Amino acid sequence: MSNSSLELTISVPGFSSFDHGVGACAMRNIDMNMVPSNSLEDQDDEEISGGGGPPRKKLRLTKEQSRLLEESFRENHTLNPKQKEALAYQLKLLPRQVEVWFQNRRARTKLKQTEMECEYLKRCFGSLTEENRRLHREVEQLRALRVGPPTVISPNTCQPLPASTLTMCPRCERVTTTTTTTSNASVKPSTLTQ
DNA sequence: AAGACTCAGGCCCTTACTTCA
DNA sequence: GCTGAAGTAAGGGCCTGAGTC
Repeated sequence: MSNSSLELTISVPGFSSFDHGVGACAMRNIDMNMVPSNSLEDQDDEEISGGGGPPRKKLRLTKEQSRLLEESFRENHTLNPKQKEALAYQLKLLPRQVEVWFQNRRARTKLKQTEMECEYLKRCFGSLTEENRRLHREVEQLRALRVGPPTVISPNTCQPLPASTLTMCPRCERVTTTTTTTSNASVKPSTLTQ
């Protein structure tokens, strides 16, 4: 970014548009859709600036303009009014056009970032699904290895509990006791045997 | 000090146009 | 040459923070 143009600009609060003829805007006579003559490609810009504009004609930025805008965007994703004015002057564009370009550029950046995050989450989902499948298989294999119902020793009587009082916790898939008559019978991992 | 109002700037959604396959 | 998709400049609405009264 050249700061020499900064010295030429006057920031006038409240005059964000071009048609006031004050400050830096007075130095330029820029048409809305004027494309500098050094454009490298598509130059069918007759009647672009025609005043009786029925449908709006779309401006295409030149490669050089795009390059400078990108360069500026790399330094700052937002511009203050002075920077905007200076850049607009340098590019022979309106401050509004620079502003719009930055707005759209920020939106594109955000969109790209969102797409990347989406891809990342998809990959995460895929690997987690695979891990989940693997763990389920492992659980099935471990279940298949069981020879009989687990024997649980009551902490009170030190006698084996009847198998009918045992249930499988659906959440953690651990064996618990149902509270029937022996209400204070709890299962400690150490007392659970296969 | 608090609330109403205004204004500028940003974001989002959309439209209109261009380019390209 | 026609067409649909993708890219993008620009319009308009809404929100928010700062300044003023």
